Amino acid sequence: MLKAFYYLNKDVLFLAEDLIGKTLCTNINNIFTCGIITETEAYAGVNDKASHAYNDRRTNRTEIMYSKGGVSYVYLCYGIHHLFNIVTNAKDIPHAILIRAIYPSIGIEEIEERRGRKLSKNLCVGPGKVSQALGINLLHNNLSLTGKEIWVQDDGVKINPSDIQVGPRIGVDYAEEDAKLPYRFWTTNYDFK
DNA sequence: TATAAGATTTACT
DNA sequence: GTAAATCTTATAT
Repeated sequence: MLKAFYYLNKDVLFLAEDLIGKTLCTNINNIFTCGIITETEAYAGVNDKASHAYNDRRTNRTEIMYSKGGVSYVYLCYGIHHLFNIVTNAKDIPHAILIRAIYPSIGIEEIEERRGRKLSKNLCVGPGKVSQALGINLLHNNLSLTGKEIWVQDDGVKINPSDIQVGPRIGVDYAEEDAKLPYRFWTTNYDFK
């Protein structure tokens, strides 16, 4: 389990990259599942047109992003998919990191059950799939990541820096010039274990 | 109160 | 490659 100050790091890009290779765990309804994070995107606050909090748009939904770092931000996209974010930075600075992909490590049978299909390379690639695989829904919005239902831990998985790729974010074409920012991090190194 | 659009996934052609 | 599924949120009447 990572310490709370980890999430208070002020460099959301550093955290997004550093989270690659960490393990995201959930214990929901007494079902324990984990996956190694393989893809993230950073959303860098009020000056980031792709962020929900762009231009200091403080609403009921985005209020969670203004919390002190270390809590979850879960919201519904396209009416179907739950997207799971990690809120970072200090109170009133709405930075967050979207978890876009994991590699299942613990509870694979439960993950297959939730996903309704068998393990494959793409089973948990895509933010909606990640949430479904780990059982995350709107009930898990605004939860502490140092609590007992959702957390991130460091299992000592080493990722070679040359295996981490950087590029533009996905699905944010509306963000104009900010859509091109290299705020997405992912690894193609699936040789965990 | 009503409307439009969205940090997507899936199945089908 | 295209389209359908599906509902909350933000913004405008």
